[in-house]
Amino acid sequence: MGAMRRPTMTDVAREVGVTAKTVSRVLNDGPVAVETRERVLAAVRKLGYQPNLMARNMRVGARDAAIGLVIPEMGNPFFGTVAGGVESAVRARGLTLIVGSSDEAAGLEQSLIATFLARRVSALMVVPAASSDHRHLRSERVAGLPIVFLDRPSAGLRADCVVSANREGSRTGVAHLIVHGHRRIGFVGDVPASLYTRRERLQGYRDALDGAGLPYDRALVETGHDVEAAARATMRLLSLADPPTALFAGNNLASMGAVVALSRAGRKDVAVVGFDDLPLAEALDPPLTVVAQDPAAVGAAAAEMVLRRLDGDRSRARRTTVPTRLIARGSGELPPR
Amino acid sequence: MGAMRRPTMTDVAREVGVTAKTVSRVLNDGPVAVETRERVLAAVRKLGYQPNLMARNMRVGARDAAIGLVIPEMGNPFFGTVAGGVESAVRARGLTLIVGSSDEAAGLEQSLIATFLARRVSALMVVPAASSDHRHLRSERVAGLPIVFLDRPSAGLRADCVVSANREGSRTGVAHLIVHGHRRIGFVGDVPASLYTRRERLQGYRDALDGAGLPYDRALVETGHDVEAAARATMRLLSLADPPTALFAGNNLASMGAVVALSRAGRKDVAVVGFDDLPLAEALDPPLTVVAQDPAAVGAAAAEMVLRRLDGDRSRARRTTVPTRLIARGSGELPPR
DNA sequence: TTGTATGCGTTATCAA
DNA sequence: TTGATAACGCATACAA
Repeated sequence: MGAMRRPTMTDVAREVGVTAKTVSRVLNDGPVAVETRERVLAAVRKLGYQPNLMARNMRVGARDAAIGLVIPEMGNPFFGTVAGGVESAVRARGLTLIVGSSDEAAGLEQSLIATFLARRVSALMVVPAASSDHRHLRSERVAGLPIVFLDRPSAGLRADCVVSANREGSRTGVAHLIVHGHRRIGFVGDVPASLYTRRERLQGYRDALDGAGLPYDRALVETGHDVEAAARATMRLLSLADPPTALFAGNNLASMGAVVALSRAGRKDVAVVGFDDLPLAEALDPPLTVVAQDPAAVGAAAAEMVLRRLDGDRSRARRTTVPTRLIARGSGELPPR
Repeated sequence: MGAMRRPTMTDVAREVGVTAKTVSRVLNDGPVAVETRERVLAAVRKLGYQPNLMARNMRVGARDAAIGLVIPEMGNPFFGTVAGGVESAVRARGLTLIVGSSDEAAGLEQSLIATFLARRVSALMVVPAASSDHRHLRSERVAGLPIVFLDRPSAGLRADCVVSANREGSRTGVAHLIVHGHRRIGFVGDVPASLYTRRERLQGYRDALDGAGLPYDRALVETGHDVEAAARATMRLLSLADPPTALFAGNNLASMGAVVALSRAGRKDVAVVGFDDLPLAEALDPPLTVVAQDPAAVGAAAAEMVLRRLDGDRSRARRTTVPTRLIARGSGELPPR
């Protein structure tokens, strides 16, 4: 039972009384007599023959018709949506998507990449883990393998990359709070501080302060790497002697932490702007004002970059920036109390 | 520039002055003289040789060391987390994960499955689209290909499947509302009504009513396929002549819709229990009581099923049910007004 | 311990 | 239009 051999091209050929190559021609629209073609197709149906893509890939290009994608976390809707954007763009070209999640660990990321390379994927797309380094990919790059980094640029490798307008978006969000009268604005960011997105967004925060002639107060910058930690960070800010009247949250987890902390403390008087939109933002009290990213667009842009490279574009590495959008819903428009 | 040929086993062999087979033995821990092994490994490093998994897979098992997974939507954190659970379980066995999203469309699902089969994946894991049919997979099943369905069982094919305790969880959630005094409880479900999860959860709702001797009122059952539609469905329920004092939401989108609608209407007096947990549930006002699923466990259980099948388990198809858990946070404990 | 011959399923080349 | 032969990169079987 089970494990009966699948029909191969040769089986089909024998059934019809031709050569495997003829069957191959039929399946690849080569020059074949009409009558032969029909007999072959009939045999294909009869035997339930399905071409073996593995063998085909190996023979034809020595490249797998697949794209390898590494993301830090599949359950995070931001990265999930990014992956979705990649997948639909890539599938339109007959490529399939192989994914792995690095858990934000450089080691896991490396081993995933190694597996993908061993499979001879046609291209590599990576959301780099916080502390990863990509020098080891240099030889692949010079060998012509398309490599695109998403959300965060690569360390140690000049390669294409698609990121959100982190600094600009952050600046806009903080400026929005300033326009509404706030002078002391707390920043709740993720860790490590070395993370690209964190750095850029903090820089945008400082840009906005500078633009308004406000001082940068190191005491107003706090950190948390998950929702609970961000909630604690928020509480620390609120219990300062001279507490902020508004908060800027540096990513979706930080936003959640801030919102949770304020809700627990029963504080509805603290203005909040979060970076990255949340599904229930509208249902919060007050509704959450955010700087929305467009993760699907990030994925799609990166996929298009890859496709261009696969089409032979050998121009130098490019950085694409996907714009963000301020969505005012209420929490960001609260006045300082 | 670029596109220089990758070194193969033969290249390494030539470099050392041995046969490809010897290199193969070194890489697969076969019997090789210590000194030979070292010279081979040196050449591997020198040439930057990386074994070609494609070729290896083809030779060794005629099976790709990959699992094909089809989910309806990558951006949905429920399915993303399911995929994450699958991936980590599967990676531990040296298998990689190939994913595609069907957009809940049977046609796309079929073509994804066809691609995976053509790649000769080692197993197939599918969250079936609402209206899909899997009779066409029968020959694969008898041929011994492990196939496991997740979240929803398959139509037309007896195969392994891992689902949440939909009916039981739903019953528990509704019973919770009843215990808190509610007699008229609205149901906000997803469409189509034929969807397995919707059917089961509605059945659990009816079980709870029956258990309490409450009548089933068709007018209290509404439907919405996304957040906005669910919000409208909620409003329809609230504007009934004899409106419900509590709502049970049949999935995460329905929960969001209900929460958003109540928030817009400024109603904090309607009790709500949602099926599936939400990230910000705690920060809502009142905090949202939910019947939490465990998507990572669903993914992991399905992956383990697949691994058992790959290990030769030929027992008959099994259905695994992953328990749910009621998390009382406030919205489900409101009394009827 | 190592090599030779052969095959996996497909396509390229060249000839018929 | 079709076929014979070789090749892709690797592993198995057997021999040396």
